Amino acid sequence: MTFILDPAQPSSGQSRLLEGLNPAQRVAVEYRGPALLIVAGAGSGKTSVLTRRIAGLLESSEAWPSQILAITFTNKAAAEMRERVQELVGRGAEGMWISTFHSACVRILRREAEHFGFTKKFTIYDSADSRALLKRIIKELNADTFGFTVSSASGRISKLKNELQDVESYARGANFNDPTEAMFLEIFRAYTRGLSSANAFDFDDLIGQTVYLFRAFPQVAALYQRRFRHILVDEYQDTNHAQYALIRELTRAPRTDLLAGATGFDGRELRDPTRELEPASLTVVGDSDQSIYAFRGADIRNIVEFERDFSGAKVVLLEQNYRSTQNILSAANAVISNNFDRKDKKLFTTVGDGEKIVGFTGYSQHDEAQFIADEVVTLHETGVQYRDIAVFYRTNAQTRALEEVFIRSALPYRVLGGTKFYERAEIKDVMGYLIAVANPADPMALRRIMNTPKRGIGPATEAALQSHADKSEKTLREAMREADQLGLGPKVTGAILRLGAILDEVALTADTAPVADVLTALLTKTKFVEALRASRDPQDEARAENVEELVAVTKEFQKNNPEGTLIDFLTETSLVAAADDLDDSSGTVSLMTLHTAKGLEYEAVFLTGVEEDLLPHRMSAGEPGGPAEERRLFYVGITRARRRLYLSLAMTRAQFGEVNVAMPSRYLQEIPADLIDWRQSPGMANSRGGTQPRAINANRAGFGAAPALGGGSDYSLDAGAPGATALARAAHNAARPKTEWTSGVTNTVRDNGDLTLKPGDRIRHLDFGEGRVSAVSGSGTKSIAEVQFETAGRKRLLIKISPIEKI
DNA sequence: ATGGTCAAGCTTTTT
DNA sequence: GCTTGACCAT
Repeated sequence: MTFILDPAQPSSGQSRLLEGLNPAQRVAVEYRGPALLIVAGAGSGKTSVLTRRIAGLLESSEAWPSQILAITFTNKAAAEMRERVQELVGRGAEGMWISTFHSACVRILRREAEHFGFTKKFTIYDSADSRALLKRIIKELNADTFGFTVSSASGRISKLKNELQDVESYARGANFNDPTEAMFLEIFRAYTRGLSSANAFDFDDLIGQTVYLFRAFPQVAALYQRRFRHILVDEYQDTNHAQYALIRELTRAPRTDLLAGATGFDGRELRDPTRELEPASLTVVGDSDQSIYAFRGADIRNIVEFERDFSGAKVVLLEQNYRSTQNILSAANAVISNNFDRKDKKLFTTVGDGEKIVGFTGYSQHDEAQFIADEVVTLHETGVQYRDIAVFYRTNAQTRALEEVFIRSALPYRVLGGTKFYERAEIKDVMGYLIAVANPADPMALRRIMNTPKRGIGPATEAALQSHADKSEKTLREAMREADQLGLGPKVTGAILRLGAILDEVALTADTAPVADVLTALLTKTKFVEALRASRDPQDEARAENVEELVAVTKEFQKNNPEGTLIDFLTETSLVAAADDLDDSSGTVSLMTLHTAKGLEYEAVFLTGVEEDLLPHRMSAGEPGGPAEERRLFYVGITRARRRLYLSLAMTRAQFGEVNVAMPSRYLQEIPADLIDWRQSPGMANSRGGTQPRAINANRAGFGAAPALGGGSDYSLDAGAPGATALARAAHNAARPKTEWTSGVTNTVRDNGDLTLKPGDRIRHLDFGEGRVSAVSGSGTKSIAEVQFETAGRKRLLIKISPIEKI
């Protein structure tokens, strides 16, 4: 948000920080008191307000940088905030803690882990790691016969941990007569034991154990309570109970009686440790309309009941929007007003109505994707940069069709989230080596690398090692060193000892050597990359490249963190989020889920798959508060757009490889019809490729199969809502061969070898029919033809793979 | 121990 | 339409 002022033109002191702010924003920057809640609607300039508030505290010498703790939702947001505070106050910003809940907790835990049976080299289990651990446990306990799956168990454990429950407290309330519950307790216990014996925390532990640490060791808590004088929390509506408890602990008055003789953060004794201090001041920023993480334990009550929780809290409301046009805001307001249990709040702007929202209904997901690709081309031609365009969807599975069409149209794009770099198998393998070196207690990492690359150590051998470890109460790693006592074959024994020796040897240098050197040593000694390159599997070549890429990442890390240790590197990589690697300015369209989109903004936004069962998602229908949360998600998506918003859906959508009829989302009717300009409405799409709007006497209850929410008085989309008749027709059509949908775009791809085209050539395209090439750009496999089709309009095609022929 | 084939189940959203 | 797990042949 660069609208407010240019920091390069400072006037003086506080007044400079208030320049360009509206009255509510000024209050939010200037208010001083124990607790402040800033209710910040979408696009209301909250980051500006937060950074100026921090800058104000620093400039007026009310706080040292080290006394400020600012918590954001993603590392990206943290980096941005740090940068913007720096712009305002320069080097005076050094020493602040600006980080996510998770990073802040890791920092605290690394310092204090030894208080409660962990070492500072603990590893962090990401969801995949903890699932792998649970999988072993469920198998060992035969818990699947009780109906437990990895995801059900992990979900339940996560929920409990977010409520600050542990095995003991859960056991106290458990009903042991219920065998299922007894079994769950077993799983929970084994899981907890597995983590602590591996010297590891899972994501939820990072928060929960920090709270436990503060509660069990008041003298530790007092240290942090005394240090942090100003705590600021962004996205407060998405905090869960554990995070709330953490904030509560940090904002208690420090017990100075516990601090005499304590050492501070620089290792020296504290200056006047017994000086009485007020509790830290707390500022939270949030918007309950943007709460979209209830499924992860976020508790909207944290923000709703803030005033009750922190007595004397001041509340400031920011409603003026500086991001979007009025049409976009009106749509957003109309949608969100259907959530009944909210404080009414209406976003407004002074920038004017802007363009109408564009609606489009494709015949299939590929048709929908093609529309988006065509519009992206048009936008780009009218001067919108690719980087200012984003495509949102509800589920990651929706990326496929979009990617296919983007590739065929030779549009530059990137997918945020989804299968992340660090989730790739080969990367996890290599990380496993690093973890095994850094934290020898962790058996999960060891199991992962034991036979990667293949060295003849199979499941039977691994089980023998494990049972030896169990018997002699040693770690798996220690058992490996004694492999010669197990009576295994000479070949296997040799392989185990060799691996153990490599790990031991590299571990000697791990505390001091640069991470890149540690990694290279491991890769060389294990011949990891050679093994991949020697493989017959063509994908292994790409995997080898990914591993090389990781080596580059470690070098980059060392450049940015000259003092960084292996542990630091592992911490950083386990806490990277989808939105974090977003910043680069390369000109690409961004594809992401609606969840990932939170906190971001784009000139043009495509919100795709606006269909029943997708948005709201089928899975949310049964959950209490599900449809309302999905509506907030839709709202978040809409409010990301600055000037152009596109809503699109498809008449049919393939899931699990099967084609199903899709119906318009109930949320579409909640947008006043005059705000949407339908290029192809659901009604038009239903009349089989015709271009005339079709008047249908809609049976309203049939629309989207949704209950007529909000009375449903005037929700006709411009062509009339498709009623039961149309839906029946759609169902009928879907049962027939797909060829009947003549204007549907398929995902056909072919290899055209070295077909070349030049302007003036006539071609026939499988989906678009005949057309004339108007321009050709790029070269080799990347050459792109711009083709004017007779009926389908103008398209960009990647020549090598398009289903075309010269005529 | 490994590598292949086949059926089953699967997809909400993420620090 | 893709990944995972079970099973079997080497």
